[in-house]
Amino acid sequence: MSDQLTSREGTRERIVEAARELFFEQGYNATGMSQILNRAEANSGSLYHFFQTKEDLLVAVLEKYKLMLCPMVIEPAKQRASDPVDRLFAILMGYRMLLEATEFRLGCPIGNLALELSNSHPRARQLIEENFEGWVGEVRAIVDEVSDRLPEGMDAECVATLLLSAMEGGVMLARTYRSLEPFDRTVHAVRLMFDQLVRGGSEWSAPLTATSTP
Amino acid sequence: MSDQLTSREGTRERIVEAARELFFEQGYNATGMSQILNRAEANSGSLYHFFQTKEDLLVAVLEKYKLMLCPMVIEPAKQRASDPVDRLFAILMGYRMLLEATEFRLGCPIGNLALELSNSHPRARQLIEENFEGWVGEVRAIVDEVSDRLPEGMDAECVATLLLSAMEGGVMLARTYRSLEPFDRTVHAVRLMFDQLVRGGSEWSAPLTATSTP
DNA sequence: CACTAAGTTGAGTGATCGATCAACTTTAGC
DNA sequence: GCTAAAGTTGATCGATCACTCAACTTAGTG
Repeated sequence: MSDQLTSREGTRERIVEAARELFFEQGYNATGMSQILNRAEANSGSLYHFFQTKEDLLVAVLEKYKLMLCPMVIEPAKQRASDPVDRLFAILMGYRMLLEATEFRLGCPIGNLALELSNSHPRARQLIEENFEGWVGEVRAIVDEVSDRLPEGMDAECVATLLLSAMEGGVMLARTYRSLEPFDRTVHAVRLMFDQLVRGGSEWSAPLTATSTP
Repeated sequence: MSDQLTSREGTRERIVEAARELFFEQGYNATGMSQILNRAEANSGSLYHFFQTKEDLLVAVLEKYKLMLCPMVIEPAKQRASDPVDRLFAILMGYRMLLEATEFRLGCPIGNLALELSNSHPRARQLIEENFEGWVGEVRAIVDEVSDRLPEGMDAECVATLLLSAMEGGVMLARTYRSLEPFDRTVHAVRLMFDQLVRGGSEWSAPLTATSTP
């Protein structure tokens, strides 16, 4: 049988993917190696042939996330909207859709690992930072398209950072409350402030401010 | 020796406090019972006399956090500022001070546990929700004092939720980057938007917007 | 003081943790 | 087709996990 994807690096990828899913669902410390092996349908010897320690596997997972940012987060959102500001909120809506589809179990995998591991795993912390940096970079590039409309004292980096913070906080609250309400309130508040901020932008408008432009 | 605080419920409190500190520093799953016993200077039998399981101990920690909100977070911030809007940002500055004092190791203990345990520990999730609810309630009460200045479509609940989300996200980024910059950028963006929003408030102003009012 | 309940001691439980290893099979290059 | 490297197998390792328990000490009550 020509299972060239199953063997020959196929095992390694199955292990990384299984670990990624389980770290996402349960966290790093709560996930055992045996659990990963079960889901990957591999044996411990295979795993430790590719990864010397559990932390090395975590590093591989975080490297994979860096590659997943654009195809899984940024590009789909860009497909769903054309206006720059709409694209920013389309990115946030991506996380909302995932929360809804998983009954508030899955939000942002990087955020989970950030709080769990930043103190104890320096290599992971560095890679988490790089993941955040990638996210902010992509978002800032979109904000840059309308940066001429930003008020004094506010630059694209600042706006992108706020969007990331608000997203991570909103996801945290949604998962805790098992409800989209706190997430929606957060996004709504940001959007309304955006309205005031980038006044005179395109004709997008926040849901509850019907007629704010003259 | 009259160690009436050491024995007679003193042991229980020492155990809860040790667990609280360690869960804060390392997370729930990464903290072992033996570690808690060492820091509390207690034996396992004493611990399991008061708490049947590790999760029961976690519940006690979360109950304690509910009692700590006002004396440790809200009241000190109110002491440091008198204007309602200033008080809101004084609360955020409290987290900033903790981040700075601990070299970005400690941020919000509830946020840590929220992401780690919301999926797997229903009782903890409920108590974490109650902790967030307490925070939002206190902050909303402050926002209510200036709610007449909020624009259409924005209520105090919405503003309080945004402040919580932004704080949690900002703390997450500061701990990951080991820097106050992302936290400060987040708070700065919120404050600038606040400026636009609650225009005509008191004379507080965001650092980088020197002359925006006519 | 006697009695009981509350609290404490710390060795010990089985289970599971991350990790190891020698034996074995498959693949790639010549 | 032979050889060496790469990959796989699964039993097994010691350490640590959350947790138990019988014996013991202390505190509260009549």
